[in-house]
Amino acid sequence: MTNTTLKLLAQQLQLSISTVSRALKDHPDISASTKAKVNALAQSLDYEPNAYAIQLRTQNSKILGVIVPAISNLFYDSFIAAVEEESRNNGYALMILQSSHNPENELDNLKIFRQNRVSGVFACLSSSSENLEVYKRMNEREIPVVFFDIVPKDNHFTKVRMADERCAIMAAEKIIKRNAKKVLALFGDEALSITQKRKSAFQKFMQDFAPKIHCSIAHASSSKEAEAITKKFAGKIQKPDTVFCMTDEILIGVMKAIQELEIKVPSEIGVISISNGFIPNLYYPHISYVETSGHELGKLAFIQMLANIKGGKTLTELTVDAKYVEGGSM
Amino acid sequence: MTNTTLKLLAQQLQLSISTVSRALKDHPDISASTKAKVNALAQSLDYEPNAYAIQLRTQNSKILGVIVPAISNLFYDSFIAAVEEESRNNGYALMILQSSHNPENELDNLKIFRQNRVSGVFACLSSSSENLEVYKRMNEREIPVVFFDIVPKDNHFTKVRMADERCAIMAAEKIIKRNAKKVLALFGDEALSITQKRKSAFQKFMQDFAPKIHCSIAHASSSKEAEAITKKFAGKIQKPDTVFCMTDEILIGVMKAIQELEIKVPSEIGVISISNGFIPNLYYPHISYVETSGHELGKLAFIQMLANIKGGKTLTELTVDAKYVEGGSM
DNA sequence: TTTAAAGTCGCAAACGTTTGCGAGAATTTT
DNA sequence: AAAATTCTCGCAAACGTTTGCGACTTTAAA
Repeated sequence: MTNTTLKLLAQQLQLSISTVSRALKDHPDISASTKAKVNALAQSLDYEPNAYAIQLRTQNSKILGVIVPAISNLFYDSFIAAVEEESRNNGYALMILQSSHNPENELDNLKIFRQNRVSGVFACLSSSSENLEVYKRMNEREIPVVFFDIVPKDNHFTKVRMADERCAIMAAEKIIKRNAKKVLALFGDEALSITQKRKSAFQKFMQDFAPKIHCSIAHASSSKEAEAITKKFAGKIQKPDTVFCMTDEILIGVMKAIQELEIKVPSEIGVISISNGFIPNLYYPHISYVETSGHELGKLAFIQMLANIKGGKTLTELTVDAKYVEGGSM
Repeated sequence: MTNTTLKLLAQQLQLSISTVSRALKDHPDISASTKAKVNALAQSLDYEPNAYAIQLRTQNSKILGVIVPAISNLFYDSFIAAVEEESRNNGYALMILQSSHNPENELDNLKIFRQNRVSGVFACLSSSSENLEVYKRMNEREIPVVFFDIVPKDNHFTKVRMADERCAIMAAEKIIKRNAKKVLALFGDEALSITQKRKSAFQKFMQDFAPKIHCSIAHASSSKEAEAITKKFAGKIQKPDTVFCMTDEILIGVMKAIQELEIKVPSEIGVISISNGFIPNLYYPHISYVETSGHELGKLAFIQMLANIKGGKTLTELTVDAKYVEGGSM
């Protein structure tokens, strides 16, 4: 069965295509009676406007692209979910592609987006040292780009991200309040700007407000690494009494080590992390965490996107605030 | 800056649009020298074919739609990730929408898909009692539909799903081997066919091969419910010595209760679940589980989709097999 | 040298919409 | 009753491709 088109409707009704088109969108030029007829027939033949023809004609695709490192991720999936929700409510559809942390894939994805003339793209950088040339060209073509989470340092882009410094500082505060003597602070991939921000804010705060606390900094880019590092530190003479985890991934590794070594939380060791809350609440006692909501970030990103699409350029860097959620691990 | 089109290229090269078009796709009619020139200019003006024009002309969108109840879900996100990967490798782009378990949203989503003339849709039913009329009409329009995970009973559709019965039976086998006396089996939403399949297979197997084991069946549609039920049963005189969890969600609730009540696993209680493995490995000891891989299912679904698109109708129900993964909880 | 066959390329229609403009019919105003 | 409005509606071009067909030019065969 072939799709019903305006032409088909026009033929059956002995009207012109333009009249049918206008009738369907309630144009004042058309009389109420013809509108009724047109709508009735359209209904019964279940006419669906061809999005491609519309987009070709109007040069407006009503499709937004999203690039994430991985869909299968506790943070990004909630981000995506939020963006999807907002998009649908605003008449946009989403095209989601994953870069798999591979810049080459990222380029492929952008190409697909360009070919599909998306109205805008949400992008999360897949790698640390990124060539931003492509994104600049997107902007030249007037395709707004909203970076989220892992954003470029460059100031020529619209960016939304968590208040990374605040997150790290809030965690540091709690650690100090806990009267920690020796803390192990685990951060993610050193090359990522998000890591740098969190780390430097954390270090500076600890330095400034509790210089006497001994702080071991380490980096882990996977759960396994985090687990290994934790075990190593737990084997030392001076075991850490508090551990800070920058991401869920790290927390998972840390907890594996802690559980295996049967270290008691929080009596023998305190644990605090930055997370959206899902993973921390899986453990017992619940892990205390500074909340970063992918959902909130998604909503914010969408607002920015809309502003960019409608109001021309608005280059700003917005952050969504964090809050501390008490578990039982500190 | 306006997008570069074939027309633009043609003008600059003093060629016809058709020649440019053919040159770019390496058509034998065009001489090597002109091809070279065309490609060079296309390159420098970074020409990107307009997907909408192509789709309008060729009536082939190269876009696949995916409907999931929720993106933010440990099973579905890995399914999506797999489908996305396969799709990109085969020149398809993905449009992902979530129904939020709401049939109304599902209809909206399908409408978007139809308007975008997707080449096919992967669908996971959002609700138990579903009106399949829409899907039938999609098939009439020759838009292949591949159902996954939560599939209709109707035999007029292509379906892929986990080997639900096998999963449940494998779990039952392990429970019997463990020499359980009293087991608590927790299943999900009773109306879902996936629940029914797993439950009836589980019950029948237990009945047939270990009728003496006392089996309490309960349903929970959230972690909270599962937690409450577990606590209730743990408070009885005859505590269960083994608990079976049909989903991750249930497992999480069960483990909350177990941890809170400080019940020892596996000495006081054995735990087994059906999962993709992520959640079970978070606990210590790791929870033993029957593996259902969203990733595998995604790949299978894509194969089926391709077969449907290319080879016309192939209505079958395929299942991906399961395997048991030993944790330390049994 | 003529004829046939390749080798190159352009014309034009089509895909399904939207929209400025103009035209005829019905209505209202002088 | 003529003139000015207002209602309805159709014409036709445009969006950027693809593709069958025909035409011209060059090369190979007779």
